[in-house]
Amino acid sequence: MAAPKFMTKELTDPYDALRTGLIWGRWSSGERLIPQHLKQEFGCTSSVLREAMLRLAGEGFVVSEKNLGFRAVAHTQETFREAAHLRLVLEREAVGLSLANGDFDWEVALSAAHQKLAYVEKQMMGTSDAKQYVRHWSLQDWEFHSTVLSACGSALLMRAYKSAFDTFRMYAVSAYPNDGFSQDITAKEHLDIYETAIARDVPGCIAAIERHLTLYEGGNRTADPLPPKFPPNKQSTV
Amino acid sequence: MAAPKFMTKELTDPYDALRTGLIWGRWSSGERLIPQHLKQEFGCTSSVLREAMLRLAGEGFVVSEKNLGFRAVAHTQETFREAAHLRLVLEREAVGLSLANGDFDWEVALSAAHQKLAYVEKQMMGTSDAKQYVRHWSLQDWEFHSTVLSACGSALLMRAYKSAFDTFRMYAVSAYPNDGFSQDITAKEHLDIYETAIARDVPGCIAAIERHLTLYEGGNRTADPLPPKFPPNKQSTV
DNA sequence: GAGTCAATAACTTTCGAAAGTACAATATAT
DNA sequence: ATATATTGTACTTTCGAAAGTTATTGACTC
Repeated sequence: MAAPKFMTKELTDPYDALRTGLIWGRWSSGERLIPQHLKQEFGCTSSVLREAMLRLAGEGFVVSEKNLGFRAVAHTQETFREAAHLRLVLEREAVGLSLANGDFDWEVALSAAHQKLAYVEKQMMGTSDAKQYVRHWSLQDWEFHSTVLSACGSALLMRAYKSAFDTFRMYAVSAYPNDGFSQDITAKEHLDIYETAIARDVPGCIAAIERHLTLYEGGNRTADPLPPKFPPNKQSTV
Repeated sequence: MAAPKFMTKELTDPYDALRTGLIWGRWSSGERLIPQHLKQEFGCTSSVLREAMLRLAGEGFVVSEKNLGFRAVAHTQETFREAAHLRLVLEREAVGLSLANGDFDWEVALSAAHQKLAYVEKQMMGTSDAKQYVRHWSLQDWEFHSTVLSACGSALLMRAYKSAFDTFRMYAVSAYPNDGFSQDITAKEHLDIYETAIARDVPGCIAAIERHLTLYEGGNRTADPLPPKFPPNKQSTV
């Protein structure tokens, strides 16, 4: 008789594992993803991996060309800039709506999300080895930012934002030694976003988000920022 | 011996056929997509259809739940509003960049795209049966709008825009008798966008695009518009 | 030594069958 | 009669092998 089900069953399904792996740099930019070679690692057959890759191709995390299989999407400094920019565009729009619509429950959820994020950031600032916290920090970072926008009232906008956020994270991981976490600045920036959000200060919150994100757009968070490719928005207030 | 290859070979691959079918209302909102039942129609096996559906699930055109197969994504008045809104957000941002960066070749391409679009719109206005032109019109509509934004310099932004545009089209098809084409207004609106774009009048072009799109946001293009759920953007010009 | 060409190897895609799961209809018990 | 098993059916998912495509190797030519 075979081993009982609870022992053989995998904890995470290949799709999630693959997606997480892509975001966290398990494969390098443009690297081939060969189902046959990965089946051991993921504990499933190549067909299942192929299915997961097809889904991820639709999401834009892998690219596929007919009869040439799948590759991890290629990142460059430029694509990272684009991801930061797209994230900014969506965040800027959603935050205006969310701050207008957010109710009491939203405030409570936002407060909780910020506290959790602040807690892990405090831990990371007190240690020399921040790397070990990064995965957890990233999750809290997502929870915080998505909660800020969660009252915007558009599921489609939130879906697009999640996609942009994850793409941004993937590129940040490949571009920065600490995967986008920066000892000195991040916590203060998140606090600014939180406080302006609670105060329903839309221009202030947008400004805080822009400070938080435009540092990345320059291409390197810790060094002198490059001149931004996408200039601050000067659009009309029609 | 079997029939020669060029006779048996399908003209369009199942992925494209399925995607087009979803956009043009081949299946109704939330309808189940059963590979076994569709294999005849698409001339392939159920596995190939399954693969196409997985890709489309990643893109958001179909939804899938474990062990429950695939369904066409459900549309409501609300999701249509959201699609129009997302399209507007992306278009507003991209047009500013594109008008700043567009070179001579871009102007030429834009002029050509507008002429082709104006031609088919003229044809449609002269006939009582506009429906037969709609597919072609939609293609030219896409070519025009994407050309306007094509010089924005961000491949990721363009990718997101295409996704939003196609989603918008899908909902428009389900919401309007003429799939989003409106006899009297559309041509004039496109002309406004074209002229302001060529004149590099960013605020004017954004205003023209907003006029073009906010009519849909109300929920019904021809009747009195409902109060828009997403109010005109009052965000700061930081 | 560079450039073809054929042969081989490696991988991708397609396929149909087997295993697994959800839903509906019928039977059994309380 | 209502609730709970039981069986049957339809579909989904997984699988491994067959067919098709691309890349690589090595022999041969110039």
